[in-house]
Amino acid sequence: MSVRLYNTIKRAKEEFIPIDDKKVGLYTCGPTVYNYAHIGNLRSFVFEDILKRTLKFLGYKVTQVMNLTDIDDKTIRDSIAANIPLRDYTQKYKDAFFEDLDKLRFDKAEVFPAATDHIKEMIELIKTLVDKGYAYQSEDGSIYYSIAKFSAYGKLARIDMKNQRSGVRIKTDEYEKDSVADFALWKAWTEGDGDNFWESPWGKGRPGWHIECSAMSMKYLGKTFDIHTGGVDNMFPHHEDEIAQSEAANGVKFVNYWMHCEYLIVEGQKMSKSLGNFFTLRDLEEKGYNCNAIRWVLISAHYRRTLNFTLEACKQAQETLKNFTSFFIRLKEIADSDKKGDDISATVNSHMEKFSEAMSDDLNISEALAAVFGLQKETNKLIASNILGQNAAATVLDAFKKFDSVLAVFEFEQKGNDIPEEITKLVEERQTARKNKDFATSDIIRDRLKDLGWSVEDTPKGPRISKI
RNA sequence: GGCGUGGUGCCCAAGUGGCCUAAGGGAGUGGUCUGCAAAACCAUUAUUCACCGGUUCGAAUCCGGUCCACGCCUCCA
Repeated sequence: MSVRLYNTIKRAKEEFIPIDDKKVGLYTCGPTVYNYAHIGNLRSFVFEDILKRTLKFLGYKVTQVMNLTDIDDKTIRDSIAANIPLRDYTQKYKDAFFEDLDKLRFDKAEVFPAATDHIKEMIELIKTLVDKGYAYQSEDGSIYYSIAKFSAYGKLARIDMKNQRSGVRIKTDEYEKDSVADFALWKAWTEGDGDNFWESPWGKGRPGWHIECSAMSMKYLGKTFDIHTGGVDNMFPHHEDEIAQSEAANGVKFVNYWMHCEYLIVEGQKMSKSLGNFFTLRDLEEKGYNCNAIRWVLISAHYRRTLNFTLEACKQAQETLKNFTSFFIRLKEIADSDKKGDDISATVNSHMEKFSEAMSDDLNISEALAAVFGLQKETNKLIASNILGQNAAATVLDAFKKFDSVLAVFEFEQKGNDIPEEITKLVEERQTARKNKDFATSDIIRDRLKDLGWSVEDTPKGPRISKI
């Protein structure tokens, strides 16, 4: 089956053909670790996770590199303001970031290179650019990339520099550049940087932001690699600058497929702190939303469409996932029984095929989810008419585990499998009450259990207890 | 000013020339099951795809215009 991906630089979907057969090199612009990631950051990371998982699902072996920007204006500014050494300051947010990745069930990148561990590589790359005449030193010692020297500049974002507004935003410190649009490769040390600097052939200073992605992607994935992803806002200037740096230095194509994730808005409005709709994962957890539901919301819209993130959607997602969990419990009960039934592998296969085809078509998640829901519905019908047997149930469960290797939102095992004694006791009491047809008491106990966070469903085989 | 995206039911969201009298989910309503619930099952909720005009045998899908929302144009995911 051929995989089709939307390649931003072509503005079209095209067949995905990796450089090396079934191996894929994937570079992802990671976070700047100066604060907690917000839900918008997380959306694009989740998109990249879905991309990676989909490729693996389709049989590719993926090497993903996600950089951590732990040196830039913001990290320096905030660490100095907090009076904490940069390294300690960024470590805190690196840790927080990895916590988020775990909570959202990421298939983590193979390499998470930190910028500060690759200063040497960046200096080498800058040297090459200076030697080749693409970069120059300004009066203050900083090194700038001269975009006028790279004729293809603007090919990704389709920006013609001649048409751009100019003059309005020139700040005094930019007068040292040959052209306003030139960007810094190496920033000469200033007092405001404190003791955050490295020695270089151009004196002490620190790297610019764009050079880190060029240097690190090259180191781990080679001069040309398959896929580069990021948020749409990174397209210009960041990705455009990466192309300029990498292609000028190496003389070969930088990236074959560019993929960009759209923005996220919250409750129909742009996310901002002043509107009070600025959420981190922590904020949402405090409000009582679980991470699977949040992940569900983030993956449930196509990555190239603006996603309207709402708390209502989180609630709905929780509802959906709860139904799936109870579906899995029922399936498991049948799978563990010795019930005979019809063979349904044809149904399972056709839904699996639909899912696979949908995801292969530029990650058409909506169609893929329709296939998932379709199999659930078909299976439920068989359960309702009592013809789903043990083997079939096991087959269906396997199929959902396969779906989940891409989606990573389902719970197959009951969390906290061990039900507290207190709960078991209450359930027993309730059973006794029910036997005695004392339904008033039975209902009171059920409410009580609900308050304690457990739900009881009465089935022919007895009560089914599950965590809410 | 330049470049670009989108407006589909109560909400979310696929579909981009005929299989669309528009997939799927959530929510609602009626029914089956249940002591009652929950879950599940059955039925039901857009002759219509922002608006106006055009192309076509045929348009949610193509073209033109209008309105609305949004993004990028130097470090913001």
